[in-house]
Amino acid sequence: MAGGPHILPNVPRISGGRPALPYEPICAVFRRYLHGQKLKFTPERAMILDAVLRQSGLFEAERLAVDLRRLGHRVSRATVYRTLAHLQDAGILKQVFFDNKQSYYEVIAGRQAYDYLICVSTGKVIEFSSEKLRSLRDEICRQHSFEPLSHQFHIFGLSPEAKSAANKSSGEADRKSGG
Amino acid sequence: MAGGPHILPNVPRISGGRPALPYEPICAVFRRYLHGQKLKFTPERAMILDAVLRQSGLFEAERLAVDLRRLGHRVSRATVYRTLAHLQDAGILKQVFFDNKQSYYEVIAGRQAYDYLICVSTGKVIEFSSEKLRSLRDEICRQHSFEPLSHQFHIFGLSPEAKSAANKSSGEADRKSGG
DNA sequence: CTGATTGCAAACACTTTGCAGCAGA
DNA sequence: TCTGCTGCAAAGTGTTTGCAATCAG
Repeated sequence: MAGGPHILPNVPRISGGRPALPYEPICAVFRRYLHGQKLKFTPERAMILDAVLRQSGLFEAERLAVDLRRLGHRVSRATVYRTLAHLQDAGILKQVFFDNKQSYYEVIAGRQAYDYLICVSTGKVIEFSSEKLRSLRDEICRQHSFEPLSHQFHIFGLSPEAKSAANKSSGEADRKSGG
Repeated sequence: MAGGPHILPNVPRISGGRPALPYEPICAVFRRYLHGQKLKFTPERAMILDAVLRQSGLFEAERLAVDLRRLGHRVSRATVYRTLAHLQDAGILKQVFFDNKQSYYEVIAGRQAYDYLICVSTGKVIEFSSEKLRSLRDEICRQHSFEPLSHQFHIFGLSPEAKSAANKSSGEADRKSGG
């Protein structure tokens, strides 16, 4: 994907993988996906999925590695990354990009993906979900004969707390954080 | 988000830097910014800004380095990155994230930033601009008492060309992958 | 049994940084 | 002159990959 036209990797379907059953356990979804791809359900994959499902909100690959180790599981980083990719293909995870340091992940199986307000001052991330946004997305796509598979909407700015903090210390370190 | 708040870098103001004059040349904007920050306007910075302004649409740092070399200018990669950061601070550029490989940049000085439709099949990027989207963004921010500075909206999916290509070769590809 | 999977470590690619000499203002 | 700037090369970091041993189905 580097170099020429960069083809994007595993982008999940807009509402997660087809939900065969209304409340099918996510683990079953994953096993079904693996089976369909002639891939194997290994203990490592089970552990990683488990750790993934324990996360609340966005998380990074490194966080998973740490959590797994804390649970006494030894899984290599390579396997974490490889499994993360499968989980995306299976429609269970969505990869989120909002800085050039690393990727973030979000569980989307069986629900709408979130969008985010990101405070550039504190780094705080606020989730939100907007039906209007999804309609607008579809409208825009229709205008371009484009078939949407997923989207990312990130709003960067100042959270309420950051604003009041900024007021108190009255413009001194404003640019500092930017570099 | 986990692991220490990651403070986001130079995020431009929502409509670019304050436009002192209606059609002030971008170079002048940059010089004014540099002067204000007690920074210097060097030949390297001038060349980089020039190369930046020649770009159409999104571009990567590497592309700039190549273009500069092709124009017979010798500018180190380090200086390119350092200048790119200043151009963001000056409200001339916006950094765009849509993969975990590298950053992309877009000129926003004096105009609305674009949003993008990204074809996951061909890698093609289609720009669009939506006033409705900006209104919705502001509405969402109001609901959260959040002050927006900039946003990124990326829609991943299939471009019209990719869809027709998929249709043509659909039969064989489907059978190939084993259903 | 056989092909997929794992861990490891090396490889990778983009980006950042320390430093010594250079040069705007 | 006095800072800030540049190029270079090395360092940094998240992620990917080659390979031999191992394991799921």
